[in-house]
Amino acid sequence: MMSRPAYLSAEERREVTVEAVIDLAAEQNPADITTGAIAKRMGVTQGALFRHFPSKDTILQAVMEWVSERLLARIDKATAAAASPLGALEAAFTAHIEFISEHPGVPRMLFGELQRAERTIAKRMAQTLIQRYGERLGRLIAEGKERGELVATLDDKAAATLFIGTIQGLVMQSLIAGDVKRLRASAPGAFALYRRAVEAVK
Amino acid sequence: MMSRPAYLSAEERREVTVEAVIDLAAEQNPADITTGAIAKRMGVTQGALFRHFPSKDTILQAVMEWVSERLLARIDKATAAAASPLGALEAAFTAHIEFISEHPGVPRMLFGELQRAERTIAKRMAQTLIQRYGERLGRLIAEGKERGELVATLDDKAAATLFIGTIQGLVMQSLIAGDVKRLRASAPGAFALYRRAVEAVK
DNA sequence: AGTGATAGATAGTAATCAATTACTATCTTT
DNA sequence: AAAGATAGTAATTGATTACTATCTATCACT
Repeated sequence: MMSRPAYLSAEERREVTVEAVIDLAAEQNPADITTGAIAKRMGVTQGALFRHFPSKDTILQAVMEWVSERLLARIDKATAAAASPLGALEAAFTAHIEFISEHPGVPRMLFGELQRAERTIAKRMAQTLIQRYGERLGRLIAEGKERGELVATLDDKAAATLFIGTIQGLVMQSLIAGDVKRLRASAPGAFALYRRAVEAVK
Repeated sequence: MMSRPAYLSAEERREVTVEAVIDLAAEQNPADITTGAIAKRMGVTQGALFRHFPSKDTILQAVMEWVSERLLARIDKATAAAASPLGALEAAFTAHIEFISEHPGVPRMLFGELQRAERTIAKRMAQTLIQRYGERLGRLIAEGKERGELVATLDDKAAATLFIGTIQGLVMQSLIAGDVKRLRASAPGAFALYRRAVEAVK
């Protein structure tokens, strides 16, 4: 008798599914990741997916949840260990780049969701993630201004937008070059510029 | 007898097609703009499109060509009129934001193309556009350093990446808010931060 | 008026997609 | 060890896609 692989629990299967999607997003356009492709990557038939998720959209929803939890947890951990607001910003920057380097599919999924016209739950979760991220940055920036570490006249929102934009610029470059390693390499230089934009002159 | 609209020339039809695509991209995910939707927007049947274009991909190709020509022409015109490299950078920034404000579908198309896995001609054209853009920025930045207007130790590539990233950050915010007007309003503040990152201290 | 070329409409094809169904294999509980 | 619940398969559904073949209407030019 052929030995068959043991069944995974529902929770494990959901986890594996999310990872398969993020994996695939690193290689191909998130917009045309099919349920068939996800199942194939997991070594399972396409129909099996619908035993754990009622629809494809709830799969994407689980992906966004996964991303939100992990990314924000990393950012929080990184900033908590920092000595100063500016140090926290740098730690957050590094942690974010590190996270993306490990999961290159993440920014692609995020942007892909934001592009969608329909108001799917997954899209709203992506918006919420970025909003929460922005709040955290806003707090650090405000604190940095209070301590005199950042320019007093700094526009908080613009500074937060630039922070995310700086990362996005790097992501775009790596997307064009098709080279994820470039991300880690050019991150310090990029943050140095950002720092110069917001740091108070001594 | 019913009066029928006059036929357009092949060239005109191609132009109208491109504009229809960019129009649609402002409203929906570029990834699922169908040839049927394009034709409908033009007031033409779906099959008629394939009289002027051999495939959907050549349509996207024409779109990227249209974007490249117009955007770079605007940038060149804006920078040519500027008195100094830093002034030219600001003029380019404003011109770019203005262009996107008029055609909100453009950055979405661009990013959508860059996301694609296949090495389509349209994707390569998107890459070429950004590359050429980067070269122009690089020249301005180098000149700015020579004139002592920008920090002498500035990393040219990082500065060019941050320039594009700054714009992308704004685009992303407007994408999240679903509000294009926000772009023009927050552009000056964003460039002020960029300027601070690259400008030489007096 | 008549001719040839072009533009467009209509009605398809084959492929692909998400989702569903009917069924089977495995695990868990008692 | 039996029974019920859970996890899986294989085949199929209906919708949608890019693309094509065929036919008709209109144009420019004599």
